[in-house]
Amino acid sequence: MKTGVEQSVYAVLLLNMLPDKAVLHSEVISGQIGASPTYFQKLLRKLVSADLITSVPGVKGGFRLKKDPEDIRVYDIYVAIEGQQSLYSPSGILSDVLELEYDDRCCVLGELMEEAEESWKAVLKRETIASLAEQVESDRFVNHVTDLKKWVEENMVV
Amino acid sequence: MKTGVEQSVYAVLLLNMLPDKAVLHSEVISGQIGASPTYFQKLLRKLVSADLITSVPGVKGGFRLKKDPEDIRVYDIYVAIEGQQSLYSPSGILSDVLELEYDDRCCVLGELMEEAEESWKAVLKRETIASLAEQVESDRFVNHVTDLKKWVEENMVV
DNA sequence: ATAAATTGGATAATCATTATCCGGTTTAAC
DNA sequence: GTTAAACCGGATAATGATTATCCAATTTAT
Ligand code: SF4
Ligand code: SF4
Repeated sequence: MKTGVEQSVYAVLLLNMLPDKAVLHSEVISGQIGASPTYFQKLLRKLVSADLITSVPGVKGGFRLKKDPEDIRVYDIYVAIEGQQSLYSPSGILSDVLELEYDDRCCVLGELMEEAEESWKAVLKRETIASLAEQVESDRFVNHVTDLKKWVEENMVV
Repeated sequence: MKTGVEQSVYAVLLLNMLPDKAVLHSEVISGQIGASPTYFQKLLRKLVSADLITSVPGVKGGFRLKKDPEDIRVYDIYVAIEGQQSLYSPSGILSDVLELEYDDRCCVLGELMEEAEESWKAVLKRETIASLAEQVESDRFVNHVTDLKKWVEENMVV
């Protein structure tokens, strides 16, 4: 799992704490998350392209959630950042000497890997930003979250 | 998914076709699989360290299965090659400003990722070399497999 | 007009994986 | 015994993907 996805999820969780119409600008977020500001912009850009968040250019600009938190699955963020290329790229092995036709490239292993990957994705599809946020609030982290919300209010714009 | 694991699985599948006491030497296998010979040796070495296969040094040496194919899970091969480090490395984000204690690093996302990974591993644990081999034989690939077995008999040693 | 923010492209740094090389050890065969 | 053919293991280079930086262009509140 690449750190870019992780940071993106946290970013979206932060944006989810924003009141309506407010935005956070990228350097504030990356500062809090501890990511490289310039690279983090690229991540945000991908989230924008995937229609998960909105960007407001210009002074007092920044980023805001575009969809409802119930409609943003962790999987959506994963795809936005990494693309939908599968973890496993079937290489059609053993075809050298044996001269297989193209649809003979089963390969049994490929099917297994695909199934494993689907199973992995299923977990990421199940959880949404809303459900994650709920967990964070309900858990033993109430203090933490109120601190976070205070921080958000201090740093948001508009 | 790294190609090293894939190649290793195919290697083990090939070794599984060997009659008792026979071995294949590494260059023959890597040749058939289409892997770089020198790197492939490293892969085989890891499989040896994990006690999945045995190596016979010296002239007429080579590699042979050590365990029964029923006792080699695809997951075992994965761990042998890549180690048991998880795909996701929890980075304890957002702790900067908020000064969390160490066990406050939940993090909700980490739990989710761990669950996803477990689900992924479960599929790999379910399948063994024996069950894979069975699939290959039963499928529409009978011709292919008989060719493979012929090739194995021609290239094995002892 | 100006300052502050995002956008997008080009490019460099970093890191894990893959690949190569070489001297050392073991074993079969002559 | 000597030799040839294989594995062993450590050092090291090449590759490729991810991460990071820089800069000119565009947008917008003041
Ligand atoms: S998985 Fe299918 S195509 Fe690949 S080697 Fe086995 S039988 Fe052949
Ligand atoms: S996941 Fe837990 S530790 Fe991480 S930011 Fe959320 S509440 Fe804090």
